[in-house]
Amino acid sequence: MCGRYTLFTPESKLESRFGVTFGDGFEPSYNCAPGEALPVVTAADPERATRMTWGLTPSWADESFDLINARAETVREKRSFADAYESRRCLVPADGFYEWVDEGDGAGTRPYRVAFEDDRPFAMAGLYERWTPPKPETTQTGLGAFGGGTDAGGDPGGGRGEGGRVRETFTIVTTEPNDLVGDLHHRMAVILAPDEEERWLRGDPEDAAALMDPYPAAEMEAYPVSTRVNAAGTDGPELIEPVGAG
DNA sequence: CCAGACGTTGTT
DNA sequence: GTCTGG
DNA sequence: CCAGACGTTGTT
DNA sequence: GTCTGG
Repeated sequence: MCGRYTLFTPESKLESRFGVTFGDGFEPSYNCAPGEALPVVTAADPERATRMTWGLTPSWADESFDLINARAETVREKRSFADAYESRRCLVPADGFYEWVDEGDGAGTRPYRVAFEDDRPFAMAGLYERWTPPKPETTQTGLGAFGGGTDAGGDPGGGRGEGGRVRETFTIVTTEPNDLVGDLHHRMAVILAPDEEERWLRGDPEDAAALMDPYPAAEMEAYPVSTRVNAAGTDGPELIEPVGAG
């Protein structure tokens, strides 16, 4: 899990639920996919949700790195995640996620939606990173050709959306499934209870580690949906309508 | 020491 | 088969 | 996660 | 950047 999720709860409800604004081009989606810019809540910006690209790129990596999940069991020791785990944990708002199941009937995989029975939004445990392009190649021999230019080349601008791109990316932490999801898959996103969210965001790393357990299955449901959700580009409320299980 | 990897999922 | 794009 | 591409030369 | 492998 978690390679696709939903976030269609109206903006106003999300704002009261998470205590941040969701401006910045927020659009509800029934098909949030890797590579898309999606809202996350960070301690660094307590006022607003920030849109980041799903697929974490470590600051030292080349741009092609994109890690959409991080295993809870090892996240603290892995080089790709250790930094972010220590100081850049985030909440990934969602109101459901999809799971593809091969039911062994030769029909390939079938998508299921997993959510709370009342479709209320929740937070998945996430980590984020900021990535900046490598400094432009300076001429070797001695000082730079043009007046010994030190750094400060491209764009010093600290804000987002500057000329030289600063990529902000996130990943979703996974753990063992609960009883409901266990019937579909052997991994599940870490879902935080509302009273755990603050500790995930601002608690010390040791305390945060205790939060990465499977969320109880009570009050959750799973049901098959149309394969229309397979294509990442499609969207619309029909994607979460139940279909026959075959 | 330097070079090279650094991740998950799923599938075999 | 494997990587890229969505 | 799934879907879809996966390549070059030369020409417009 | 930092760890692992040789």
